[in-house]
Amino acid sequence: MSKESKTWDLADEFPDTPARRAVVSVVRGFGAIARRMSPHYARFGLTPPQFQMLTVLNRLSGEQVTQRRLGRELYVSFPNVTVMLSRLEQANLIERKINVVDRRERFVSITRKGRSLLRKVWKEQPAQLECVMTGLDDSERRQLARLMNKMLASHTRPSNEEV
Amino acid sequence: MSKESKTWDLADEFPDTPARRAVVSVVRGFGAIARRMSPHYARFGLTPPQFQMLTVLNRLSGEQVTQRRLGRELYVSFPNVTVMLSRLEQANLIERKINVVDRRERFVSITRKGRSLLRKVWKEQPAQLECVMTGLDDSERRQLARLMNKMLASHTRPSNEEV
DNA sequence: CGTTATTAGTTAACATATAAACTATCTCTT
DNA sequence: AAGAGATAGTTTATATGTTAACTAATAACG
Repeated sequence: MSKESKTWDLADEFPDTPARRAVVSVVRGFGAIARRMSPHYARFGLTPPQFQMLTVLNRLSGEQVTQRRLGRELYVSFPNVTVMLSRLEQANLIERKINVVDRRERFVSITRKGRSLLRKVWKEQPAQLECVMTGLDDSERRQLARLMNKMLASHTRPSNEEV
Repeated sequence: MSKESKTWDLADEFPDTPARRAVVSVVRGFGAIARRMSPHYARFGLTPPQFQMLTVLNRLSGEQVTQRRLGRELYVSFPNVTVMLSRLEQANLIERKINVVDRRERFVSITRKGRSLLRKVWKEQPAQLECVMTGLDDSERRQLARLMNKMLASHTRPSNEEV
């Protein structure tokens, strides 16, 4: 009966719409990506969220980045930012300095050690991504990205870097 | 310069391949889906993983389901299954019964209360999925699912129901 | 049979995630 | 300038997730 997806079925009691098929496939796809990438980061002593944090801090270096800003960039709660940064600070991968103009704020920056670690990860990264996306050719990968971004565009994303 | 994706940029120091675009878009798409669906489940007192657990238990009802089986189905570690089931058991949504033939095993099943809760969630589910996938028409949704499933097919998935 | 292996599940230690309540600081209004 | 309110960050409580170390029960075989 089913033309595609013999590997698993959706034997439930609510309707099998294209929307459902799409959501389920994205959730499974993300799971597969996470399972492949997580050991890659672990080889450098990083968790995936820690890698994300360092990546964002590297991209924003030069700016005065508050912890709230980081939470918005990463779609992560502010308490979680606090805890994650504490660990990264302990590992000397990031620094926090109090803003003397507004002593509530703390500016976060990546250290030289953090940047150096990031470069090591990046050297392996393209091979990892290639491995994850085996199964799709470049044209299909572009098509996939196009569709996902079109979906994302419909979700007005309130928290973003430009104010 | 960039033809697509004005919303965000990948200003880093490793190459911007189609594979990277695809992976980033899937990760972001999953994030968007999670942010939309999580409050939906919360309205019924469930977390997303708890909903997944109940869904699988419902699908497998009639079979004698061990906790290891659940871990494999959900791609979740066995200790995590223990903890999650303890909470669901406390809420009377699932039951655990020791297998008298092999007293190491415990068969897990969804309770009537669990099934009834699941039905309530399902009633709202199609509207939620529709909302998440606004932005794509049905043809695009099918295309997206097709591409994701093709990607998934290349990841030989060792842990599955048929032994 | 009895020692050894393996298997199912749990516990412990830790990282990530949230919401809610708290502290410290600044801003705004009068 | 004083008090009300807002803002940045932390702490607390709880849920999810991992790996490693443990318990209890079964299986293997000598």
